[in-house]
Amino acid sequence: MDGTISLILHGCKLAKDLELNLANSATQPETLSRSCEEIIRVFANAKERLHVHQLGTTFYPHPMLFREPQDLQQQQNIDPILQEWLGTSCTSAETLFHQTQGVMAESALGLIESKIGGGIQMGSGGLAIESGSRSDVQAVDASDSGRGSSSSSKRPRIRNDDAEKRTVRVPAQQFGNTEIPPEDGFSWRKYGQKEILGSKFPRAYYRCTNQNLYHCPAKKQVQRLDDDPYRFEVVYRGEHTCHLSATAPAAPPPAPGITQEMAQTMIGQPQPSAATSLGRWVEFCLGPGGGAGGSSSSMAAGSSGGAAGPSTAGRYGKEADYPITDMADAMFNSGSSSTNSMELIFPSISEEKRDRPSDKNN
DNA sequence: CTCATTTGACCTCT
DNA sequence: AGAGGTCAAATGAG
Repeated sequence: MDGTISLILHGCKLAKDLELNLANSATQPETLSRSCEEIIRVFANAKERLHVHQLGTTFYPHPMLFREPQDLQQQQNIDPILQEWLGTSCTSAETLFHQTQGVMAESALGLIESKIGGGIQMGSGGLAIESGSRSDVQAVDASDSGRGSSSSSKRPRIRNDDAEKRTVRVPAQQFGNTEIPPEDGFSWRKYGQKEILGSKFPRAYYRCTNQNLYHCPAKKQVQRLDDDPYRFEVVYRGEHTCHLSATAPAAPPPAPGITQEMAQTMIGQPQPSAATSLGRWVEFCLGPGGGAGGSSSSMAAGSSGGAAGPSTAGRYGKEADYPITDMADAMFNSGSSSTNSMELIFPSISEEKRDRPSDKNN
C-alpha cells in the first residue's frame, strides 16, 4: 500500500509540475501530451493497485449502507420510500467513504482526464436527471439583463431562464424534519418562496451562499410534489463557480471521477464539483503539511459555511434531536464533513485517524 | 454584528 | 393580465 501512496504522490507532483509549467509548455503540445500521458500512466498504475487492493481485504463498506436496496427489501420488508431513501443515501455514503478513505488516484485520474478531454464513467447512480433540455447555456451578465435596464432607480431583475436547467426528484428526509429537502453538499441561501398555481405546496428559491462573494450563479428551486409529498422536485440552474475562484474556500475533492453533474444525477443533489482546480486539488492531496486527507483550511471550509457547507439544514436542523438521525445526518449532511457522524458510520475511519494523529490539524 | 429567512412588492415573460 | 422569478426591507438567531 505504501508503494501505491508514493505512486499517487508522484502523480500529484507530476501534475503540479505540469500546472506550473503550463504557461511555458502551452506552445509545445508534444511536451504537454507527453506530460499528460506520464501522469495518466502513473495514476492508472496507482488505480490498478488500489483496485486490486479493494478486491482484496481493505474495502469494507458498512453492510447496511452499501447493500443494494432491493436486497434490503427482500430481507427486511422495508417501506419502499425508505428503500429509495436508502438507495440514494447509500450512494452518498459511499461517496463519503471514498472521500474519507482518500482514494485519490481515481479522483486525480478523472480530473486529469476530464481536463484533457477524456473522462471516466462511474457506476450506476440512484436518480436520473429528468430534463436537461437547454443547451444554450449562457452566462448572465448582472450588469445588463437586457430588459428593464431603463429604470435608473431600480436595479434590473435578472432572470436566469437561460441557464442550464436540471431537474431531479429526491426523497424527503425520512427522519427529523421532513419539511426540508435533503442536504446536497452545497451552501444555499433561500431568497424567496412562492405559491405556485395548481400546486399544493409552495416553491422555494435558493441561490448559492457565495453568490455575492464569488458571483456564483448556481440556483435551485425546491418544490414538494403534489402526488408524493415525500419527494421533492429540485431544479438546479447554473453551475457552481464559487469553488473555482482563486479566493474561494477550497472544497474537499469530490468522489472519484465524479463531476458535479454526475454527482447530482447519482444522488439527486450536487456535490462539490470535480472541476475544482487542479492546483488546489493537488494541494489538497499533498497538503501544506504534506498529510493526505486535506489541509485544515479545506476541511474547515467544508464545515464552516464554505462552498461545501450545508446551510439549509443550519436553521431547520435545530428540531428535536433524534438519535436515529445521526446516521441520516451523516449521509445527507455530507457537506458538513462531520467527523463525528462519519465515525458513527465508519468506525474504522476514526481508528485510522487515531493511528495517524499527524493528519489532525491544530 | 453578521448572516439567513420571511414575505410583500416588483419585474419579466407569455 | 396573470404566473413565475427576484429583490430587498424587516426580522430573528447565533
